[in-house]
Amino acid sequence: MFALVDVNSFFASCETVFRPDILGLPVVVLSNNDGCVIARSKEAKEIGIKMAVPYYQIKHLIKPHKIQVFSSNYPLYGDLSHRVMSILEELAPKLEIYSIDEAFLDVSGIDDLFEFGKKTRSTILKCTGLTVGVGIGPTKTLAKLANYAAKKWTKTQGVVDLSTIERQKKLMGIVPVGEVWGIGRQLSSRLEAMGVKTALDLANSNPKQMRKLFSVVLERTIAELNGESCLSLEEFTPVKQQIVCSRSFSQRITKLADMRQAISSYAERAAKKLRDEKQRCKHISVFIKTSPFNGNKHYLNEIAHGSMQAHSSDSRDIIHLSVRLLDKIWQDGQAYQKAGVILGDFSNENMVQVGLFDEFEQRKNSDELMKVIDEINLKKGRVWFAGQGTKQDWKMKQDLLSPSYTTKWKDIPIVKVK
DNA sequence: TCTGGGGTCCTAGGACCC
DNA sequence: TCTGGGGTCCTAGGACCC
Repeated sequence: MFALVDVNSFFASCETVFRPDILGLPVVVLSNNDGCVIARSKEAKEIGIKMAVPYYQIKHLIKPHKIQVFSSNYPLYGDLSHRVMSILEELAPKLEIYSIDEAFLDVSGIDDLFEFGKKTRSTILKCTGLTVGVGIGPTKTLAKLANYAAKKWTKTQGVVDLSTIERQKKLMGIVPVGEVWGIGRQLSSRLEAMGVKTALDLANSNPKQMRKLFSVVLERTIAELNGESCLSLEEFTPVKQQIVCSRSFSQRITKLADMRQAISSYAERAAKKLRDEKQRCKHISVFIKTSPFNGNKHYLNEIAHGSMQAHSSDSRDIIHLSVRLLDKIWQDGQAYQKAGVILGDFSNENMVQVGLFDEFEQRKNSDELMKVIDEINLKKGRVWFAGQGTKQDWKMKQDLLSPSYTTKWKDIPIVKVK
């Protein structure tokens, strides 16, 4: 048996935890660069603010509805996420952290699953101030479906247990097919055209035929809806296969010098992530693009590949190659809106396979240097590479950032005693 | 004026092998 | 006139997830 636990309106809830004064008011959290709405409190949803709408399109609603707007604050969300996961681990030792606000738990052998769900909710609420929904079922897909129901209907008290087939069927009969885990926009419109409108319709369809028409993924989803578990709990997170670091700019970039700074910064951040993963990479791509919303065909999206001579996680190698790739695809006269660096083709830092005829100069003391840099940046201050520049005018917008209440000493909330 | 970021998996098709 | 069968690996692109 699986339980899927996820936090209601996670980012928006994190913002209200330390702000009792805004309780009951609509809250929205914006994407990086303060671009789009990516999280909404219950009150914000009720006003009709849709997921992913551009911020400027709802700006006129802010004042009349007293909407509280926040830039995204990932240090805060990451820390609260960690707290939630630690509590879940105490309640059910076997768990898979599926996303920043969700985890699958192995709840096999627990007698009263509904009671377990209620206990999970109350414990997390008490320890973190966050409210979760709990969905329980014999497969991950059914647990997801149960979780959807737990959040949608308040009379469930936030816990739905689908251990019996009767309850599975009853719920599937009223849930639109597009709400099933793994059924996105494209699939649901094609399925609906075929007359498959609810989750139950999908569960009752012919798996072999659906595999032919669509893919093995859909065949698995059908099996999962019928109680046959195809996706197991993955307790140990596998190593990443790629690392992406990309950002939109606060203002368009038109000068190569600025873009070089940006690419150097993204390359450095990607290299740091790579070292955190204890991997080295051989593949690097760089992309730059103009805004896709310009209407006319100005949209440009070039990508370049590089294959380094040897696997590396040295920031100097990765910055150097990234900037060289950038120079190859740079075009004057464009107003660039976004750029990024992608790393791939990893190998573990402790076992690098060298080709028989490879000839390269291994940088001396590379690992030691990177370690020192990372340590300085963690504890004592900040060092960076000259190529990243000192005055980053293009840096993303974050005008409405809340304090990092739980991760910065200077931001710790002060309690006033009257 | 202003529109996010970071991932995974699968498939088809081409190039290649014996 | 008639031209096999069985594989692997790689890449681009599409779909999905949060």
